[in-house]
Amino acid sequence: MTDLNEPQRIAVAHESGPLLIFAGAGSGKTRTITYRIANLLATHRIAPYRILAVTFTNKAAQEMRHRLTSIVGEEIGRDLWIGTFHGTCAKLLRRHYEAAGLTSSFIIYDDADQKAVVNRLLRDLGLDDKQYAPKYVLSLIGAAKRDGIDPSETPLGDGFDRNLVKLGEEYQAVLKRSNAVDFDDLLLRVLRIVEDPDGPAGRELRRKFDHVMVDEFQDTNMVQYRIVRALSASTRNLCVVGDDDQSIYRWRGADVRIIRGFRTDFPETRIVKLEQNYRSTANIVSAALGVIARTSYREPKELWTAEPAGEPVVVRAVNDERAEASFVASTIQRSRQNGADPRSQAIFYRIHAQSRVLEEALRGAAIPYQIIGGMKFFERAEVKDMLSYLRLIENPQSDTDLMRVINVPARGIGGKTVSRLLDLAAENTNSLIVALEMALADSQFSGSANKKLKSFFDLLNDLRVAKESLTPAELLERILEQTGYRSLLEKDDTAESDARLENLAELVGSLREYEAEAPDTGEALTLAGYLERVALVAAVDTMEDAPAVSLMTVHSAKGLEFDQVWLTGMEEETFPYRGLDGEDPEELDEERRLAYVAITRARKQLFITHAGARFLFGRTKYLSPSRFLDDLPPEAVRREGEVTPRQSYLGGSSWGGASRGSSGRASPAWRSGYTPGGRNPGWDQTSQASAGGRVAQASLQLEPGERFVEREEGSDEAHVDADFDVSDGREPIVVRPGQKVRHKKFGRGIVERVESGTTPTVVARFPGYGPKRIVAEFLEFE
DNA sequence: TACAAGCGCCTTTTT
DNA sequence: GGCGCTTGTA
Repeated sequence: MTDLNEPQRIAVAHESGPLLIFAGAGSGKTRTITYRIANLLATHRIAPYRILAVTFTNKAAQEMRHRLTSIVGEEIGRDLWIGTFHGTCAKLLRRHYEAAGLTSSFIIYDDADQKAVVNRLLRDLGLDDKQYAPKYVLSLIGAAKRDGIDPSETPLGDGFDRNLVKLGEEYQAVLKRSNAVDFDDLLLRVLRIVEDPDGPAGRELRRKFDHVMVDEFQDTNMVQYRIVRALSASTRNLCVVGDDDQSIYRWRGADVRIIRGFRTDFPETRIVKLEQNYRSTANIVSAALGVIARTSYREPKELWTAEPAGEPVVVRAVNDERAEASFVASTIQRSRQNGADPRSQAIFYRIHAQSRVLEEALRGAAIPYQIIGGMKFFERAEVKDMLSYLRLIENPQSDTDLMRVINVPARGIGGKTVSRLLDLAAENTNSLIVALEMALADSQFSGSANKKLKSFFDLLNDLRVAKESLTPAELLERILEQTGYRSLLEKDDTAESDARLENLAELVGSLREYEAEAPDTGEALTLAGYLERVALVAAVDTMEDAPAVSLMTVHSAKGLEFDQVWLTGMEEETFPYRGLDGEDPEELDEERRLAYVAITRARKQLFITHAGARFLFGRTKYLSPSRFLDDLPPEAVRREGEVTPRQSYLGGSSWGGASRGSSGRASPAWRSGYTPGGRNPGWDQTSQASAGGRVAQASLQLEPGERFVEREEGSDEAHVDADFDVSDGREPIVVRPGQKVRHKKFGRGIVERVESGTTPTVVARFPGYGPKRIVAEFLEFE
């Protein structure tokens, strides 16, 4: 511990009472917490199972446990309580399910499950899903729960809309019947238990831990805070670590005022500030400080570094997202040739939708990469089907899961039958499985429907019996066989079914992995344990230690660090992202903090790119550089490239605006602080055009529905090279041999021949299918 | 009842 | 661009 600086040493040694650590980016926070726990164990002889450390992701938890294990040994490391808020609460709830009105086999509903519940309620209650959009309903329910309010007890929506109140109540009722909890319930249930002065479970929990520690405390919400406060009420040994500058989850209910107000709740708290950054070069630190300095309120603190200036931060202007991607790919390529480790390279973007073009460029340059988050493995249909079977076997009352698989694979139970079953369940407020059992008992359905339902019911029972004697992975294999799911895919010998089979194999693999790993954390090997783990994985948890560049959103990057970082899409509207009500100054502050987080991830080199135009969500938008770029200190930065004028003629911010060619679109209000006239000539044009909202030049004006042919890479002359112009008068498409295309069924292919005629047709070759003649409009051109 | 195609919708960040 | 739902047809 001799390598610690003074504030770090104080934080480690502080052994009782509340402690608030403001830990700046790169200030050795993880090391400090780890040593602190090791110190509690070794010097103060605290029992490991009486220490709770809450981390932000499972990955962080894993790393912390790993580090501690290497210091204090495996046996002690295993007994420590280290996990995320949700993971920890799930674990506590597994022990005290009765106090929460659940059975031991309760399951966790994710967003998709929640949505399914609301949709079913809208159907049952005969409500309009436009007026009561599931997303909106769920956001109200979630907001209430994060305020500690259970919608089944306290009416939702300020007592105005009866239907909303009803939806809130019924939603909770369905979850209860399903023996399920959603993410917010997980926390709320534990809060109720731990704040209950009389219940035995609450009394037990309040005595359970000698020390409670919370990392990333700036991103906790009120319920989470109340939980840890209650858990540490008797000892007041609550140590919280965070950085208000890195608070980026306000939209999820996190409240930065909690960390700022901590000393009010705990007046005797000791405050430690870790302000020396050990991670980044001086140039990167000063770039970060430049951006964060303009936030409206910050806890006073001074991040500094003793590191040398290092390379300047490169700010690169490019024409569009393709040029951006090829810049990123080529600079990565170059550093790879200079021996850079791809593990320590990362590309960040504000939203997932930006990743596709980057991926393509990397693939084209043969650079190995991994994507963190985005379309997740566990969201694929076949994987969800199997998880539904597993969950249904664990917890037959889960209606959402029963609905999902009752006719998967197709077993002749159609919409009419299901609808009738739903009605039967609703009449007696039963879960579907109970309704089904009752209906079978007194033959409510006609001969054939009855038979099919019976065989489905029997199938589930068989599988439940099988569960007792099989490991989770074996059980999944059994499901794949017995439901006929696998043989169906095998029969359908297409590229798509092959991919699905592969995914299922991977799912079996993931179960096996669980079986192998569960003992490490002292976990009992159960199906419920696996399902819980699946429900609570975060995007970054899937990050592998492979020799590959990582691509992720800035949110996912929190807590990570890389030698080289490419921060893409630094334009107005992209970053800061133009939200639905983009005028909220608090939201702009949060975007600023998000940019700060992004910049401070870089150790040695930071490349920032911004494009003059970006094709996103099916539209080209013309964009000016992000205001955050104006806040970078010039001496730390090297500006490169420019946006060529052609790209900036259209001007104007254009969520659909530019294609109308109108000048009437006002700049968003929060843009008014932006001053045109930057240092780079390329910017001037863009920002002036944008600020003035000039009328688009006539020759480039587009009618609605029209768009230009996508350029071939590095060429403006696709028109000239074209062998054939497939055009329906509204959307010109250019096709020529060698062009890559995609078909819904055949997948990716290459055009061999183009045929003219009344309907434009091409002959394309698809791997695995051979050549096919296809009407052009059924193809996607890449 | 099952499947395929078409249409209309939305489009941040995630435990 | 992509998805989920609805519609139309075998």
